[in-house]
Order: sequence, then structure tokens, then C-alpha cells
Amino acid sequence: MARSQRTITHSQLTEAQERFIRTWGQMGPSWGISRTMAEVHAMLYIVGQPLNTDEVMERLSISRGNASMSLRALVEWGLVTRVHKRGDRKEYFEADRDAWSMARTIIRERLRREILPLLTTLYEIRDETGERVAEAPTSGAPATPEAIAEHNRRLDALVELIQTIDKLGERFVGTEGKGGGGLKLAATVLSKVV
Amino acid sequence: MARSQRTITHSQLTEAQERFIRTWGQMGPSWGISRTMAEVHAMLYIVGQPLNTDEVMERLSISRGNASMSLRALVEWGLVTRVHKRGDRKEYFEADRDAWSMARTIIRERLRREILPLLTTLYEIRDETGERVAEAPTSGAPATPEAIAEHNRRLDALVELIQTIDKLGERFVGTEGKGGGGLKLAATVLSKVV
DNA sequence: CTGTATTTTCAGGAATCATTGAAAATCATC
DNA sequence: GATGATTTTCAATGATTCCTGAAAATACAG
Repeated sequence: MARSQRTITHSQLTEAQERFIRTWGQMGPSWGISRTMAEVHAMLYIVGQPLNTDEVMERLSISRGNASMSLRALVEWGLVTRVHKRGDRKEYFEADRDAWSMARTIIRERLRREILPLLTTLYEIRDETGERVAEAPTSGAPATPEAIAEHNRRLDALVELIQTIDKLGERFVGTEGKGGGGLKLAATVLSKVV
Repeated sequence: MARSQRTITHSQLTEAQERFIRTWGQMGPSWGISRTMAEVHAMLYIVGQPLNTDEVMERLSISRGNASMSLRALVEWGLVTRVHKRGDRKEYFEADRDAWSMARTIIRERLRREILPLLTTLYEIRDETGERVAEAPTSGAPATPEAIAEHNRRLDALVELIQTIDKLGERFVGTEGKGGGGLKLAATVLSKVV
């Protein structure tokens, strides 16, 4: 049941936007991006319309250089796109408006930038200490091989974990379509099965 | 088909451990913990046996203070436990040996430390601009309310997303048992359904 | 309780990361 | 291609985080 309608003033809206921007910005560092970059993203998302560099600079009180770098990084992440306005030489930036596709983008990029390189290196490290342990344990294992086997077992377990995360992520990312796609569907499926 | 058995020397094993420690350590910063803390964890995991502070200090070439703080933080995360040895006054530290339970711990803690506070704040911000939009759009909406509604719609979408992530996470964490529990099962289920 | 071993704390220094601001580069228009 | 608008780059500075080392606190044995 809906509560009674309140009148929200313009400054209250701005206030709420500010608070959202700060909150989102704080998450940045724990997600591997800088606070400012997260703030710029938050702002473009919450205002919901394209802004140019000067507007970003002014609203967040940051330098031109910082604004330029942050915006470029967001574009590279695929979270923000450049748009042009007729009769205006300035570049405008617009955030992806669909929260779910945003999530997919973040997952996709983090897989690409962090998980895949990690997996590659883990494979290399794994190769330094011989082949995978066979299903049946090697009979008559000598002295050192015991330590090797344990080491390999731990590495294999971690590799399997990271592979699973990678596969899960790709599934989430893979299913296209508005309204959540794979991620939302996965949540629904899991809530019933697990 | 298995490749031929290779002989792995002791120093090769140490080499592989070192490389693993460095690799895991590099991930730290993008996961919101310090490089050293990740390295300490990696080392305890890969050597697979309890080590004391001095051994950690020496092997990673870090100070006593640093070792102490990193170990304490890992214990607080629940990734490492203190163990005591008979006839030895030193404290030893041992990493969780099960990679899957390790993953559950990390997810549980990140939900608690990051997602829940974020959700709380988002709810507060959401409350600043009135009730949820009803299923049927409000008829005859006045001037400012349009902007408010858009703002709220964007916030709501984000809240729904974060809630879903939270629920998913709790499901992964919730199912106990060795061998992966919810996380592994989820991966299996999804690979068939999505 | 005393002495010793061990752990914790934390101020200061070191290292890393983020930001500025202005110069250089790019771009669009005439 | 000259001009002015706009964007990008990057060396220098500032801010933040991390680490050290030694002093204080704690734990334990005799």
C-alpha cells in the first residue's frame, strides 16, 4: 500500500543525487577503480542524461585532466558512451541506463582483465611441477613426489575454483537481452534449485 | 593421457610456490586487500602447514609488525586460524585448505562488509525522494514529479540489482558441505539451464 | 613475582596512487 | 591552413596507503 504523496523539492533531489554519488564513489576503491571514476559514473547514471566534460568538472569539483581521464576509462570499460549534440562541438558522455547490462559489462571486463590473466599464470605455474595427478594415485611414490603431489593438489583445487568462477561469469554475461538477461535469470533459477 | 613422469627438484617446487605467492599477491589490490596480506594468505595456503610469525617474516621479507597485522586481518576474515603446538610458545597460523570454503568465506565477508552497508545507504537515499512508484503509473503527474520518478526508477533498478547480488551471494554461502557446496552446485545447475 | 619469550601497537618514513594544471595535440570551421 | 575551441597528455604535487622498527603490552615458566 502506497504512502501519501510527498512534495520533493529540487534541492532535495540534488541532495539525494549527491549522496548517491558519494556512496557509489566510496565503493570504487574496493572494486579496483578510483573513487573519482566511480563518482563520475554514478553521476552520469543518476542524472540520466548526457553531460559534457565541463559539467562533470564543475559538479564534482575536479580538474579537467581528471575528468578527461576518468571519462575515457569509463568509455574503455564500456560503461559510458560518447554522444554528440547537433550544433555543439563539445563531447557529451552518457551512462548505460540499464543497471543489469551495466552489471554484465562490469563482470565481463573483470573476467577479461583479472580472471583470465590469473588463470593463464596459474596454468603456467601448474606446469612447472608436472602433469595433473591421475585419477588413480601413482603407485610406489618416492620421497619428494609426496610434497609435489600435495602442492599440485592445492593448485588444482584453486584452478578448478577460478575456472568455475570464470564459467559462471561468462554465463551471466553471455545471455543477452534487456531486463537482466543471464544474471537475473540465474538468480531466479538458483533461488529455486539450490 | 598422462605425460611421462618428470623429476621435480626441491628448488623447483620453491620456485613454483614463490611464483604462486607473487601472482596471488598481485590480485590483492584489485580485491580490496593489500598485496602483502594476499601474499601471506597465498603462502599459508600453498605450503599447506602452519607457520609462525617468524617464518612468515623471513620467507616474505617483511617486518614483524607487518606480519602481525596481516595475519590478524586474515584471522578476522576467517581465512586463517591460529593453532598452537605442544611445547612451543609461538603461535602458528594455518590457512583454510579447502579452496571452495575459502571462496565462501570471501563472499560472505564481502557481502557483510560491502554489500549490506551499501544496501542500507541506498535504502536511505531512496527514502529521501518518496515512496516506490506504483505498478500502474501515477495518472496526471505534475512537473517536477517527472524528474523525481525518473530518479527513483534508476535508484530502484540499482537497488534491485544489488539485492539480487546479495541474495545470490547468500545462496552460494549458505549451502554448507565440503566439495564446493552451493557455489559448485550453482555452476553445474547454471551450465544446464541458462 | 621476576625474567623471558612472544605479540601487538603505532608514529614516522617509504612507496604507491590520484590529481592538478598547463602545454601539446587534435579537431572543426571558415 | 589559420583560427579558436576542445580534448589529451604528463610532469609535478598532493593524498593515501603501506610498511617498518622499536616500545609497550601480554603471556608464560619457574
